[in-house]
Amino acid sequence: MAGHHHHHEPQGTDLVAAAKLTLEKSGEQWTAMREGVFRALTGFTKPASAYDIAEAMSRSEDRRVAANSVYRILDLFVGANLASRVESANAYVANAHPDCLHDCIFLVCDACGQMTHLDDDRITQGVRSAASAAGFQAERPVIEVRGKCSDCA
Amino acid sequence: MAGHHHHHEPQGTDLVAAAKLTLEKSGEQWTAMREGVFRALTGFTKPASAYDIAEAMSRSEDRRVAANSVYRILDLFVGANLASRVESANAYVANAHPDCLHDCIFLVCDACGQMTHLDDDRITQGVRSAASAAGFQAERPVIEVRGKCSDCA
DNA sequence: GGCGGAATGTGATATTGTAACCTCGACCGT
DNA sequence: ACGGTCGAGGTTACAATATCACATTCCGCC
Repeated sequence: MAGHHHHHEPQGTDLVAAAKLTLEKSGEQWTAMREGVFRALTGFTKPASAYDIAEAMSRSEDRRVAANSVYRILDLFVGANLASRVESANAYVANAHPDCLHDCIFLVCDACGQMTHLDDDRITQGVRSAASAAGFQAERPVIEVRGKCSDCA
Repeated sequence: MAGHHHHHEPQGTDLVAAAKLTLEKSGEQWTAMREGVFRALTGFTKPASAYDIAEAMSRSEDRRVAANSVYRILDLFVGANLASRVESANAYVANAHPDCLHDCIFLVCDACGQMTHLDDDRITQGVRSAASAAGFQAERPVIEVRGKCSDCA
C-alpha cells in the first residue's frame, strides 16, 4: 500500500534502550533524570502534560521534581525525535520508533483523552509539499484530529 | 485542479457583514461586543491570543475588557466557523470565508509569527478519511505547519 | 586541586484558560 | 405595570501551562 511502512515497535525496556541509543547518537547524554522522564512518559496511556510527568516522578522518586526541569527534557526529546508534542492537548507522547524519522497523524478522543497515531506518509508528504509549493519551508508539521475514538463514538 | 476551489474573500466591512450574517443564520445574536471582538481579530495581521484581543479592545474602547469575555465569544466564533483556533500558537484568526465550511491548513512562521492558510481539500479529505478508516470519528482536524515563511527563510 | 561546561534545582513570574457568581436589559405572559 | 425568565456580558478568583534567571552539583580535564 502506498505511503505505508512497518515498524516493529519496541516496548517497555526495549523502548528505553532504543531511546537511550538514539539520544546518545545525537550527541546528548542519557542521564538518570532523562531516563526518569522517559519512563514516566511511557507509563501514561494517554498524552501527558509536563505537570503530569513532574507529578508522577515526584511520587515515584519520592522527591520534588519541578515541571520546569521536565520541560527542558521534553524539549530535548522532541528535538531528538524521542517524543512528540500534541499541540491540541498541550501534552506529550513518547515516540514509538525514535530511530525512524517521519511525521505522525494523531487522533485524539475528546471524550476519553486517548490518542492513537497513524503513519501515512502519502498524507504527510502531501502536507509538506503543499507548504513547499506555497513557498513555505516546513519544519514541523502538526497534524492532529480531534473527535471520538471507536470506543466513545 | 483537484481539491481546489475559489473564494472571493470579503475584506474589511464586507467581512464584518458576512460574519454578522453567518452568526445570525446560526441563531446567535450579533452584538456590539461580538462585533468588537471580530473587528479586533481582523485587525491583527497575525494570529491573536484572547489576551491580545482583550488588550486591543480595552485600548480602542477605552474601558476594561476581560480576556474571559473574549474567550466566550471566540469559542462561539469557532463553533460558528467565523474564526479558527491555531492550536500550535494558542491563538485565533478570523475566517476569511465564514459561509464556506471546510478545513484549512495553517502555515505558521516561527520567525515572524505570520500565518498564511491553504485550502487543499484533497489533503484535508485525506486526513479525514484516514481517521475514519482507523475507526475514528473526525470532528475537528488540526492541520498546521510550523516553519519559515518565504520572507524569513 | 581547581577550572569549565553541562545538567539539574529552585523560586519567581508570565501566559493561557476556566469556573462561579452577579448584574443588566430584552422579552414574555398576566 | 408587574414579575419571571433568559441570554449576554462583567467581575473575581483561580487553575493550568510555560518561561526566565540564577544557584548548585557533578564530572571530565588540565
